[in-house]
Parts: sequence; C-alpha cells; structure tokens
Amino acid sequence: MIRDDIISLIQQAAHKAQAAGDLPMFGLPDFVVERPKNPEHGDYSTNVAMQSARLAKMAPVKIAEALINHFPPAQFIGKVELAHPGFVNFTLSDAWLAQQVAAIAAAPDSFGNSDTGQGRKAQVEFVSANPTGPLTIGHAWGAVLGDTIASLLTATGWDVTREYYFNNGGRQMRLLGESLRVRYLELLGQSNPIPQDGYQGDYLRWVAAALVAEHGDSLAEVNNDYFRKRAELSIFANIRATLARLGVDFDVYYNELDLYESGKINAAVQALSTSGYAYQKDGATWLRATDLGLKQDRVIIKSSGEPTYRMPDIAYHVDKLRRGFEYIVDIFGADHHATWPDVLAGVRALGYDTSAIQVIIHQFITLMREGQEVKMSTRRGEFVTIDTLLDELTTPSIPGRDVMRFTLLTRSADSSMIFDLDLAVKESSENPVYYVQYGHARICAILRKAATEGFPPDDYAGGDLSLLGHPAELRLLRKMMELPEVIADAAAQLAPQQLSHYAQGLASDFHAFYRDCQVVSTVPAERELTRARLRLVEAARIVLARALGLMGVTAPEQM
RNA sequence: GCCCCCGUAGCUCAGUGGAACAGAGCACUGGACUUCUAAUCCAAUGGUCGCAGGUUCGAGUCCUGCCGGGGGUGCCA
Repeated sequence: MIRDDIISLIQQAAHKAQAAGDLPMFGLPDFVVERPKNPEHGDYSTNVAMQSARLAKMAPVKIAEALINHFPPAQFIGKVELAHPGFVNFTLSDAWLAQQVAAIAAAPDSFGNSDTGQGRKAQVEFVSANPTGPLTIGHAWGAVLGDTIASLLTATGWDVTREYYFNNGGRQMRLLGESLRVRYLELLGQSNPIPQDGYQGDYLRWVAAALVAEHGDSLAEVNNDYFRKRAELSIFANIRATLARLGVDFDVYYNELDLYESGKINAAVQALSTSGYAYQKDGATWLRATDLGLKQDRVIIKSSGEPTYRMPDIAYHVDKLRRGFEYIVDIFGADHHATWPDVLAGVRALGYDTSAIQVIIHQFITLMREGQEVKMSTRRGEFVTIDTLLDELTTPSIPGRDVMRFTLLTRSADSSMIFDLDLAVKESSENPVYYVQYGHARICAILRKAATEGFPPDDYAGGDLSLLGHPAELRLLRKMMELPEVIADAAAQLAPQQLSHYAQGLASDFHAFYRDCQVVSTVPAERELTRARLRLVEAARIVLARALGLMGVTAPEQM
C-alpha cells in the first residue's frame, strides 16, 4: 500500500543522502508516515527529520532538505515538500490517482486486501453464550465485533476459523434442565417451584409446550438430563436462527462436554498436577497462579469433584493451540475480564506460549427504553432479545441487521455504550448506515441511467481515465485509495469501528462528487468525459461495496 | 480496599504507535429539488478534550494523584 511504499522511499532517500555525504551515518529512528488532518499538508506526512535530529546532530529542516534532495523518483508521488519545523509532506500524483480506477476495477472482490497473514491459520472465538436463553443485545455486540474482525483477518491474508464455544456440562445447564422439567410438569397440572437460581423466562414454557405436543405426559418420570439436553437443543436452534438473521455464520461450534468425553480435561488436570502447578487444599484442587505472575491462586476442581469453569477453558485453549492456530482472538464481555488471565496462566503452566492469543473485552451496553434503563437477567427472564431488536429496526427496504451491525460498528469495544431503543427506531430513518447505503444505491442509479443513454459497461470500460482531474474526482479517488490502509490498520488493531467511519467518509466524498460533477451527459462533446466518469463511479461502487461487505452490511442497488 | 474500562459539542460517539488550527452523526437555525434518487448538498451554531500536576521541542493521546460512571474481585459462568 501507499504508506508502506513511502516508508521504503524515505529509507532509500536516507541511504542515498548518507552515501553522498549530505547526511551523517546513523540508523533511522522510529518515525511515522501519517495522513495529515490539514489537506494543505499533502496526502502523507512524516516526522522522520524531527525524530532524527538528535541522532544526526543536525537541524530537522536540514535533514528534511537532504532527504528531499535524494528522494527517489516515484510515479505515484506528485510533490515532496518541506514544512516547518521539519515535516516532509507528500502529495499524490493526480495522473497516477486517475489511473488507479483500472486497478480497482480489476480486483472488485479483493481491492484493499493485503497479506500479513500469509495463509496462516487464525481463529476468532466469539459470542460463546451458553445455551440457557435467547441472545440479547450484549451478545449482538460480541457477534458483530467477532464476525467483522474475522472478515478483516481474512482480508489481510489469514485462514480464519469462526468458532463458538459453549459450556453444556456444568451447574448452569443442570439448573436449566430442572427449570424446563418444572415448566413441563406445570403444563401437566403439577405445580413445582422453579429451583433456586433457576431460569424463569417464558421461553422455557414454549419448549415445554413443544414437549407436551410431541410426547404428551410420557416424560413425567424422565430424568433431568433428558430435559437438559432438550433445552440445550431447542435454545441452540433459536440462537442459530438469531445469528443467521444477524448474518453471522460459525465454522465450528465447540462444547465443553466433548472436552470431557475426549479426556482432554483430565489430561490437563494430570499434567498440572505432575508439573506442580496444581495442589490440594480444603478438599479442592488449586492452580498455583501466584507462580505464574498472578495475585491469587484459583480453584480448578471444587471439593465436590466438579471442575470450575476455568478447567475446561484451559483445556479448550490448549486444544486451540494444538490445532495449529497461529493467531487466536477471544472476544468476551466485560464480565469476563477477570477470568482470562487465569485461563492463560493455566495454559502457560502446561508449557504453551500464549503470546498468539489476543483478548478483546467489550464493555456493556446499557439499553434504554422510554427513558429508563432496562436491567437484564437471563435467569429472571428479563431481557430484550436480538430478535426483538431486529424486528423493530427493520424497514421495508433494509433489513434490521444493517442498522444493528453498523451502529455497533461505530463504537470502539472499550466504549460502554448506551443503546436507546426508542431513539434507534425513531432515528433509524436518519441512521448513518443509510447514508452509506444510499451512496451505493445512487451509483447504481447512475449506472442504470447510463445504460439507457447508450453507455453500457462494455462501452465505458474503454473510457480515458486521464480525463479525470476535477477536484471532486480527485478527492473521491484519494479516499478510495485509503481502503487498503484502513483494512490493514483495522485488522492489526482489531478495531473494526474504523471501517464504519471510513465508509461514511467515502460516501460523503461520493455525494460531494455527485453534486459537483454530472456523470451521464448526452452532449456529444462530453461523451468521453462521461465514459471516464462512469469508470470512476463503478470503481467507487466497488470500494463502497467492499467496505460494507466487510461489515456484513448489504449494499443495496436501490433505496 | 484492590484490579480493568470509560469521562471529548445539547445528545450518541470517533480520534490514544505524541506532532502542524480538536472531528462525525443526531438535535437546532437558514438556504438548494424542471437536472444521473433531496435517505442528498451548502451555510451557521456549538468544546476549559472530568480536575490538578508531570514528561516532551510538541500531550485529547504518555506518567502520577484526585473526582465521577460502569464492570470485576466465588469451590457461579
């Protein structure tokens, strides 16, 4: 991408200047090549001269001059300028920018991609909600973050597996089964209380009703384990359907019981014991986390003989590493932030390097309805499901998932956001996602219009790109050429919100172009300009569609 | 008590590999549709970047303390 090319040219310039004796010999320090906020400062800018001042024992301005004098010629650079107190500013070549339309059109499905992953295996684990109830708004954030991060990693050359892990062997699921059994018996006329800490949501009533319809009263004496499995199955079907509506598709669903049955948990416990990282106290088995740099030791097997959630999590992460993933991203809600250091410590105790594991903790979403905070609890059956939200956000032409995904993708994971339902529904007609989608639809309208005016694609494909040079055209082109850097940065920083902000900027530059430049003209003298602009517009459509596609948001042809 | 995240415009939020005048959307005000879709555009308004110190040639961005909000600190997950 352009930024990397400039970095390399700066290094070449420094070497040439040193060879010519215009700069003393010194190793280049860390420096940045960034996009200046002020357009007068060019398209890219570097602080290398100021960073080098101390090492070179020269004034920044003098260093900058030497670099500029020895700057190698490059087709894509239009101007290299010095600015006080020592910035070197680069401006892209207008002619080169115009020609990039061809490069974009040649790679409609891959423009902006790069290859830091080089085909290596990466895994993104997200959602991972236990099947005790429907998915809620908090899960939606994890889902959208994870899915988009996975897409970004794919775009940067990783072989990505999207994975959902869930606990189906512990106390929670036993309680779920008991709660379902109570609901079932309730429908048969037997009244029993929901167990302590059990699940009170209505959804178990629906599952119970299905059981009655299917089996009548024949399950009255059946044990809890049957109900547990049945609840898991039904709720998981619901979760999968919700994920499908959100446009999220997992490659692997991995569950805790498989870890037990395959002996992986026992093996991990054994290994921890023999290596001395586990010890017995008060009838329980503890992980010696204090030897691994943590503040306190943790129970991994309760005195009841049942492992705590940490043990399967440790075995699961070991399994991830053994499966050959070279980059692992875990996405959890803020309520899990205290648990993952223990889990990683356990993995390290088993002799594995955990440096490839990145943990993203997203903060909580406060849901507001009618000016009131909606407190949610799966156990109490008080929550607003993703399905409900999607229903409310859907409009005749645009699926609710677009609004939900885009909205969630405008915030950084660290921000504890407020999601005002009334506002989201009321303002959905002014949601920024429509602004971006409208840009795409507008382009499609232009292309349709062009076809009816005698400019089908195979005609304008031969348009002369050198005719592009209007300020609005160049501004749009510049923004289009930013996509590779946006994808690379968003992927490297695991910060998908950069995509939504980029998409808004791109749409904005397109709308401004639309205002300033008539694309389709039937005036004979403007025929060639029309053909060139149609190529530009088609390329802009490709870039817009790519940004939307990475976010999992649809790119409508009309609105 | 201790740990993590946050505190930027009336509201919701970007911006933290330090850098050249602090951004967007919404809301509010005034303009632009015989012209490829006005779900658009233009203009105006709006900020002591929580507070106080410190590091630096340069701090919204790094460090320390304080204040405020959220999350955690289980032999729950």
